[in-house]
Amino acid sequence: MSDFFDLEETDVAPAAPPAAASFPDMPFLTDLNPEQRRAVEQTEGPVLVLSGAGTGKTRVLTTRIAYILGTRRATPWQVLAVTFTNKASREMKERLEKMIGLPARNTWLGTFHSIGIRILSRWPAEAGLQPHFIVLNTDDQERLVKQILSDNGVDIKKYTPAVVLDIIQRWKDRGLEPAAVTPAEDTGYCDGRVKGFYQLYQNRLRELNAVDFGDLLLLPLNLFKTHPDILARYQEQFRYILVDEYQDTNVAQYLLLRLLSQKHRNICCVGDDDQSIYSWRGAEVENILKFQDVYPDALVIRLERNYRSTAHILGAASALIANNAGRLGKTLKVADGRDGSGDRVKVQGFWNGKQEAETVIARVEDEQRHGTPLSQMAVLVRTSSQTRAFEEECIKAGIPYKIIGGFKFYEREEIRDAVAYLRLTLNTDDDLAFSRVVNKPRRGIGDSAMQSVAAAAKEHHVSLFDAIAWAELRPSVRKTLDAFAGLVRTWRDKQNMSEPKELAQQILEESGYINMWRLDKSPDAEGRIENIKELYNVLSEFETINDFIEYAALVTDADENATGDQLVIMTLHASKGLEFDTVFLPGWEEGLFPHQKALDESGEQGLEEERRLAYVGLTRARRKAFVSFVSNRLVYGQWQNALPSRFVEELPAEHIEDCTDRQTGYGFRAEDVAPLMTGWQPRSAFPQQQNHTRFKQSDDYANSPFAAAETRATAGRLVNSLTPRTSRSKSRRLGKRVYHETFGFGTVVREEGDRLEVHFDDHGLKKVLARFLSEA
DNA sequence: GGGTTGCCCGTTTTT
DNA sequence: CGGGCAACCC
Repeated sequence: MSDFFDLEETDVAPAAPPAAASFPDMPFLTDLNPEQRRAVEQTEGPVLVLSGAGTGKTRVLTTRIAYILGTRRATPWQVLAVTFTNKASREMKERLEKMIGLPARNTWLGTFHSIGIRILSRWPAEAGLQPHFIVLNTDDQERLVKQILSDNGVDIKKYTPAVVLDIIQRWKDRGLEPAAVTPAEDTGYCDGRVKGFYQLYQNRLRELNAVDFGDLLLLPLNLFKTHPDILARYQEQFRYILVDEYQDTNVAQYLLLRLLSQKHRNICCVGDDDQSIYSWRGAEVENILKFQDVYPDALVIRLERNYRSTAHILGAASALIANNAGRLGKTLKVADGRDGSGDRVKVQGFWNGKQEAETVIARVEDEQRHGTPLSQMAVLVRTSSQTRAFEEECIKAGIPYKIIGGFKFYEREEIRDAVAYLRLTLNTDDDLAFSRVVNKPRRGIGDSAMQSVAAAAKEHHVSLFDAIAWAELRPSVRKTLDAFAGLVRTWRDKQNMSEPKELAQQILEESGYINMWRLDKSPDAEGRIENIKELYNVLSEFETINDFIEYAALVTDADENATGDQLVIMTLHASKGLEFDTVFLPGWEEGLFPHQKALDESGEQGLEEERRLAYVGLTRARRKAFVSFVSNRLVYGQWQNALPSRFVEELPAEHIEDCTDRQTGYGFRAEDVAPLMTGWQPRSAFPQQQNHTRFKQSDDYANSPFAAAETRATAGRLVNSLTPRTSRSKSRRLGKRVYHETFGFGTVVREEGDRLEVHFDDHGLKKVLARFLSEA
């Protein structure tokens, strides 16, 4: 499952692999097109492969590794291949093993972060860590920052831990230690105190012997800076370096790669500037754009033959992305020998999100009837909150589905708790884990008890766990804590004797944790127990708990594979690198996609990144793509009306088919609008773009989704001006006839906020909440 | 110490 | 609409 996590001793080069079939007998080379082949065979020197969507970049990367190994240019141990997701590296490893017919065991193939762990685990002391440091998850990080802010008298309502943490992360992404942050860069938030908090945060991490995601890159960088000898051995070791998704590397990753590749200079980066969608996480498209500046002798290869999508899908996607400025410029072509242009991209507007979801799922069923497996279809959304509507429709229709992203398995409360128990068992000095579980289930350990334990810990310079012995405690609390500590010790002593799964079961039983949920009568308790059982299953695939903990710190749901025939529902971000026969792209509305926040915070650049996201979405589709938007969407429990995304308009007419049902589907229905329409003159709701001939002034226009949009937009404004925005408005409900589930019909006689006083016909005067009433 | 209530908040994307 | 949190009560 994660064999690149078994951190083997790396000092000794393993023996060379048994002779593979020697080139040119390697059959896989002949499957490549000339550009791909060039990218594989140019093993020496820096190579930049600009690889459009669906042009076979994974194939190039894996073949290149196989070629390097097969021609005995290097042993597996001397090849470093980095990817962004565990899934990508797993896939690459599998494909590689298929090609070379050998386990790719000794290659350094993994995510940047797993490579970081591997290096730090090898040199903990030199990197300023102790062995068996822990990797914090987002939750832990936020907790720490919050504590630091509170300790320093910051109003965390005004300056949120999440934002502070985000600023710190961005600095880390750029390879900046606290000392390297200039005051000028620390003006944006919290009166220039964030740099100080960053330092405190780092101190705290070291105290806890913990690292965060950013440290997995930052600490190796520092290690190499302070220990040139260590750097030198890695530089020597890595004869060939390959990088996937290069457009998404941040500065720290760039610096690492540059350092590591200095000796042999055989670095091959594969990426697509049009698919750069992680700038908010510190990714620098600049890295790809300036590759040739850093390596003037670089060979640049463009892969433009698309083997994935139909001509219409490619045409639509290409036209869309052409609206972005500052691209390196690639033109995707349908690869030779592929027939027909396929279906046009279907575009459809709906009245609301429910209709949209219903129709999408109906289309899913239809496709399924025509032989497309569910697993070959995907619903790709902009924000995870959009998944719910589709989930509900799937349940109604009885369609098996899998939601990726959103609530992550390892971020669920019960999983984090369970993992904390395991962490504590493994390492009783893990204060974070200790605090998390010491009173879960409730053992009567409250704030005051924890305070005295913390004080004792500080005084005696020991962990919270060890401080129990020193702390001054009330007898009952002392008894409880001693018993708890005793339990943890028994688990700790067993850790090497039992299987991870068995030990976990024992821990969660004996601690009373599972029982806590068994006794919990809330509706989701059962699901939580199921999740814990699922955790047992995952555990059974690991040899040691430690392996699992390291794995759990880095995985995300996006790494999971869909099992069986399930419809996949996920965010556009999570879909990068995947492909499906049929792709549904709902929610193409201004404000949602492009997302308002992206526009507000990053302006034109934000818009372009959103557009790249749209491009990524479209290019996931092999045969069919279905774009939709609605005029009314429920956001934060409130109905808001919306305009079609500008991206809809950027899809050229010749590649789309408008499926909007204007009788019932999109915009305001005629009978709703008619009374409001007096004197209304159509005006374009969209700035016309020069290079778009579509729908403009032609007869098509009246039937286009945009004509409907204009109607709706204008009518929407009118309606809004006439209808109170929320049900909060006074006077409107007084005297209204209402219906209540329990009390039947009645009349509103008084209102205070959401609480209404209603005189019910059969039950007299009652106070009820507005939401339990409907208009009679 | 623990449970409940009520308020206020925000709400993109994730290794 | 839901989560998080502070204030309040048992």
